[in-house]
Amino acid sequence: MSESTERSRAKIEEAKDKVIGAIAETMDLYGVTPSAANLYATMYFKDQMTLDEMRTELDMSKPSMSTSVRKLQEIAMVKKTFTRGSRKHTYAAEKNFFRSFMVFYCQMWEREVKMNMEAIGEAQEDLIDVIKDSASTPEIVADAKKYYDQLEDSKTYYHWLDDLVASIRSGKIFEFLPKDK
Amino acid sequence: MSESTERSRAKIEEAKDKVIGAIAETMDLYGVTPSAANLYATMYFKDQMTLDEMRTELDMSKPSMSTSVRKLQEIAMVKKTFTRGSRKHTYAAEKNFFRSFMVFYCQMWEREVKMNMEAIGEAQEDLIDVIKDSASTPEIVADAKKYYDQLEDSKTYYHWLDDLVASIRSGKIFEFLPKDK
DNA sequence: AAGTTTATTAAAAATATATTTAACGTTTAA
DNA sequence: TTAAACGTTAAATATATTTTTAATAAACTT
Repeated sequence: MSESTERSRAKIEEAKDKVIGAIAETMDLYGVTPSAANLYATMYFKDQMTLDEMRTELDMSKPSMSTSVRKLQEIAMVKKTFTRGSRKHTYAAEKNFFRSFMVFYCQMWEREVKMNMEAIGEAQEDLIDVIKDSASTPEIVADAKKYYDQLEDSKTYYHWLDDLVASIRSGKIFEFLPKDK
Repeated sequence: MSESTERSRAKIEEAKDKVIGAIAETMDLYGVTPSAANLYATMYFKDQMTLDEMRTELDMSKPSMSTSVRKLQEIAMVKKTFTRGSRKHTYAAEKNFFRSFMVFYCQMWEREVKMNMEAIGEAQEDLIDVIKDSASTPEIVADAKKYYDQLEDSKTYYHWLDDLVASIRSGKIFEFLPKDK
């Protein structure tokens, strides 16, 4: 290989590394460890990879790659690919950021809505009990009402978040905010 | 205090605790530690708190409260309040979830867009150099072009994310997705 | 069916993060 | 101007997380 060829190859690698670094650095937002982030960013420029290739590329142990891949699969940033002939499992990075965005945030926001709405429901039941309890003093009733109203008010947000999730899932959001402009 | 009054008070606390638990549990999404999450959730039901009150309420050290408060301030979930007369600093939780949502995600997404777009810009410059380099073999040029196109393609997403941020900041998103329904 | 390759689980080690205690600096009140 | 109150920083401790090495399990080959 000529020297200039080598230089060109190195320059391509350098270019990729800049992007890999940036992607990895911003991926803390997705709640993954730096090494999982690094792995995803590396896979972003590959067609597909086996655990052994990952391990070689990142110079880490195989179990470590295995856990990182699993974590990335959970948030749909990596999917298993079927490769005929090879006994090794192969994995590919989700390269469509819109899909990653959708899966990750919808998953997280739905969890947030579900958990909090459930808790709010139960809490409001308790508060109603207190409000209706004839033994409660006016001061206590006022207190219970205050919290009840605060919770009731917060539901507006969770409903909105649910709507946001629905509009992302259905793709309707792209009518409002087109992908291309 | 009568026994039934005591029972009512306890029931109100129980109701609050259910919500505090749920809020704290889902706050990992916002990248804060469990204790910061716990603190925020506790403050959600208070008008305002001093560091000493926090420390008493959560049974933790004052420096710990200090760090948690700072972290929560960074993502605008807590703000300092001015309290005439008191030497102690007072802090209040942001109780409007729409505002927390806006500040947090806009901040994060803008950072993501900025970092990645900068890296993409630099990487594409490198790749153009390689493509234009007369010493590059056709194979290398093809490779560089492939990565260039992949990066170019990904910009669509970052532009969209930027638009999303803008529509949240301006409030225009609420024309598409109203708060009340 | 025995042996090999691959992935995962378990235990141990290493590392990073969170928390506390102690010290410091600043402000306020006496 | 001294002492107390308050918040923060620094160092040390405790805790949690990540990573590895070693062991196990599963799948395939011969």
